[in-house]
Amino acid sequence: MDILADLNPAQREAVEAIEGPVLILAGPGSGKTRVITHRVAYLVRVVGVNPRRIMAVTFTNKAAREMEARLNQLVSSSVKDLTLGTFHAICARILRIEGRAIDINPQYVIYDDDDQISLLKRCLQELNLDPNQYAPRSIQSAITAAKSRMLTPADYLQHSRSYFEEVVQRVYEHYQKLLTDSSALDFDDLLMKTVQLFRQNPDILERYQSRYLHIQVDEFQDTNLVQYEMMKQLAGKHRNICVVGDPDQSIYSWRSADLRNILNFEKDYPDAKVVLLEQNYRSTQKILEAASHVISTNQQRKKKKLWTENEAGSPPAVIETYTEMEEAQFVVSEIDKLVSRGEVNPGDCAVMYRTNAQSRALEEAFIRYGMPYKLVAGTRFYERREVKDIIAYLRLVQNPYDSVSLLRIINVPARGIGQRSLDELIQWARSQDVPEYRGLQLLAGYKKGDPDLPFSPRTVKTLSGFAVMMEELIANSREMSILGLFDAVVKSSGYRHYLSGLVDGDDRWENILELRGVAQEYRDFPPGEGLSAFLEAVALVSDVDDLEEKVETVTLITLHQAKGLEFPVVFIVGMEDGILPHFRSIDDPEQLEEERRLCYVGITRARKRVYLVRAFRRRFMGSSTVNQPSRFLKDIPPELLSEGASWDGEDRQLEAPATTWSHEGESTYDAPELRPGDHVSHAQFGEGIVVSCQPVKNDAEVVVAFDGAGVKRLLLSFAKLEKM
DNA sequence: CGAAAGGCTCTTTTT
DNA sequence: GAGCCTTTCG
Repeated sequence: MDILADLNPAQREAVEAIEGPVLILAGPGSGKTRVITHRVAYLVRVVGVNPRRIMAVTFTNKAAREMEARLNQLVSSSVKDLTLGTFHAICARILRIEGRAIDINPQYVIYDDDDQISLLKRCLQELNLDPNQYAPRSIQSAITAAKSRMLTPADYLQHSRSYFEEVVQRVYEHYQKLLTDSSALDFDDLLMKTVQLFRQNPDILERYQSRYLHIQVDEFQDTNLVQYEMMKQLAGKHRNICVVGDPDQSIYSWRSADLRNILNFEKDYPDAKVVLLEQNYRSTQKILEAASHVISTNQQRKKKKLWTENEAGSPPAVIETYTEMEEAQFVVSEIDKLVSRGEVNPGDCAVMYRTNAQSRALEEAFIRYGMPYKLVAGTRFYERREVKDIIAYLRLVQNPYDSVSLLRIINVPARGIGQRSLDELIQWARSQDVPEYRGLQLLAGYKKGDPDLPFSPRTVKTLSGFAVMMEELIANSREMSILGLFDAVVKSSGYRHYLSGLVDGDDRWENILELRGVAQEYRDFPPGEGLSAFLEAVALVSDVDDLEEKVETVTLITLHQAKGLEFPVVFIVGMEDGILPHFRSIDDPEQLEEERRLCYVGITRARKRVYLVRAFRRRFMGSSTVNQPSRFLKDIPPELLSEGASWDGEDRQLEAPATTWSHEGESTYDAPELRPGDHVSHAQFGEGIVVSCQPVKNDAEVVVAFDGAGVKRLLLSFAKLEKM
């Protein structure tokens, strides 16, 4: 196979430019993914570079996996030796190996967003600060911003100017101490500490610099300053650094992504070769044109001329509905129409939205009409309570000093350790100047009736009971596979029994089994290693990671998550001022431009058809609001859009009346054949039992408790339920 | 101590 | 409307 075949001249240039710094500016749909994979393949197969000496940084784990899969096809030799992954994953691995040099415990755990917040709350408490006055969230984002600029608490002291910043400084300092005490790193630490490691240990840096002959960074527009710094360090020796990005698709500035990286690149590497990929292979002309009008309204941007040889195609449609329910209905019925016309498959369609909350109305409509869908990250799996609990147990086994995990599960399931016992434990541990977990171990050493018991015999007993359990798990973990350990944790903790007492216990148990399935992938690792690999993987997953490339159902996804994907048909819902652009961004011109880029990203995901949908009125935080059409709609000249902008809910509707579910009685419909207690089966949700069956207008609304999928409300005529 | 109920606040996007 | 925190009662 010729690696350079099927590439246009610009793409070929980008692949062949392997010497020195390269900046590839790639518009949407310009074959960027092809270029970066072919580039690596070219290095290995044509130039003969050892894969061990190549680093390729991707934005998500999923992108890394896809790249690996494609490389396996392009390159016969193993690409296993490549360093391939997100910045965070790569840093996590480096720190696991080299961290000791800067006093990082190799058994360190990674704190996610949630863990950060709970730790920050504890900081506020210990510093006697009112969390109502200093929202943990805003402190967190201040700390994240500081870490992205590589400011330590001491550095931050120089920078703090307002009173709020002084508070942040104090919290930051304490927060960092608690992290260290817990042998924990947060997401930002992974990056910042790696840069520190390299700065303070030139010998280690030298090793890595020498090793990586070629470095490639994707989605460069979404990197922050620490990432840039690290990249610069690593490329310091060979200078074969290739970055790929598109400033118009920069949508992560809130996560400290900094467009200056692209500008700085040309400054730091004046000899950089710049390659522009401007031919779009994805979208129709009309879609591309509409997208270009939206993005060209931005003031702060480098002009770029995208073009395509694709057909003109049908014009993007702007649709107005009355409420968010109708908006969702329109989407479902339009997809149904396109599918029944044989134009598309459901899997070709994606519905995109600005905020996760918007998925709800959509989901309801899809469920009601029995149309299967795939929601990217519902209540994100790894954020579910039961999943986090089990992970906390496992983290504690790996690193008993992880205080966030300890405090999370010491009384889950309830084992008689209330707030008072906890306070006593913490106080006492502090008085003995030992970490909480060490305190527990010491308590377990006391005998019954010992006159020196630090607190009541009952409290000592429950606390040391917990300590004994953990000690056993830790001891076992040295011989057990991760899977054995997983089961031991579930068993010893009594978690299953605990769940069985909860109303939604079965669902939660299912989640635990799913998590066990993830652990299974690490079953063959040696004891310890399996645990640590598993924990690292679950800490760094993202929601899009488990989105299969080929799906057969409609995809529901946020605009941010949609970056890098493409679909024949795209619906962008919530095209309203306040939603897109989001009201939090409207006042700030820079943030407004980012919202516009987000809209641009959404439109350019589409190959054939785009629908821009808005609702006149929508429920928002409980109350109902009236929204103006998104200002971005005005950026598109009307002649580029299709006519018939208003959807009245009549002509294109499915047979079911729009209002079916809000009424009871007034039935002209024969009593349905389903009764509570009947066993039924559904194409998507599997088997279940009918809870109730309510006649509505010309149909019936059935509530079914499914074995796996939980309780759903369905319209009889659409759900295609089969009685068993 | 723990379950349950009531009251509060805040809602963006995520490695 | 939900999640989180506090209060209350058994």
